[in-house]
Amino acid sequence: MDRKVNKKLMDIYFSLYNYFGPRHWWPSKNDFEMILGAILTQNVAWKNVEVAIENLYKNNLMDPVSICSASDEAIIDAIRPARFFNQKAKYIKAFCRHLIDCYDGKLGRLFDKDISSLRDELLSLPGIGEETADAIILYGAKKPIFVVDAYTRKLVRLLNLLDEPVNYSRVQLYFMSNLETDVYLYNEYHALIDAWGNRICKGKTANCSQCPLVNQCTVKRDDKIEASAGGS
DNA sequence: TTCCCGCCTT
DNA sequence: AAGGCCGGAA
Repeated sequence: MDRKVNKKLMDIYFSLYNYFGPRHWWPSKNDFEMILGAILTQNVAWKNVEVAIENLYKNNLMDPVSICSASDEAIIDAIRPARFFNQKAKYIKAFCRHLIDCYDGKLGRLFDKDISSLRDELLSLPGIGEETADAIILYGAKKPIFVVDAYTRKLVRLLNLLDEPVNYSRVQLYFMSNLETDVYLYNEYHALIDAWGNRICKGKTANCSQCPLVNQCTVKRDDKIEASAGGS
């Protein structure tokens, strides 16, 4: 019954889990906040998103009706720290408009849909691409789908798990067809990869001496790429 | 100056 | 495939 489980992927998971511990994702008070956070965090440091979310609460904009009736300027003013505020204000408004028009503003009704049609519907909305849609399905609707981000692809490359091209659907299929279908496992796995990607294996500093995956990694990067690469 | 839990349009 | 979006901490 566990035939499909790939030992290498579980070894990576436990290496990360033993190092970082449970990540308690998604960091939000409710599903609506989670969804806005997923849109706001696109290509932005999470710390900035926290400020934007706090601003939305302060201005009573953390519900679909208030967002739909608010001016673009009011939303932009609140989410400014999250970058790309002109587009993101439109995206957030469009999602709330859709939620109200189609589901009477009730997320539970949207989340009742099956994964496949829910995903298609989310992808049809502006500003929601594959990663954001899958994050909403996993961390909002609590349905089993694996979230792939830039860190996941970096991990796949450095550990040589797949040949090129390491595109979204291939990476997602690889994880989902080699892991048990489990919401908790998918939740922690993605969150752990995120912690690894933004705390350990960063752009210019690989920190291999601290990396919990150093033994599984095929590309031995130096701790200080800049300092050692072609130097002297 | 770099880098952040992307997406959309050419 | 590449550029635009575009604030803030390190």
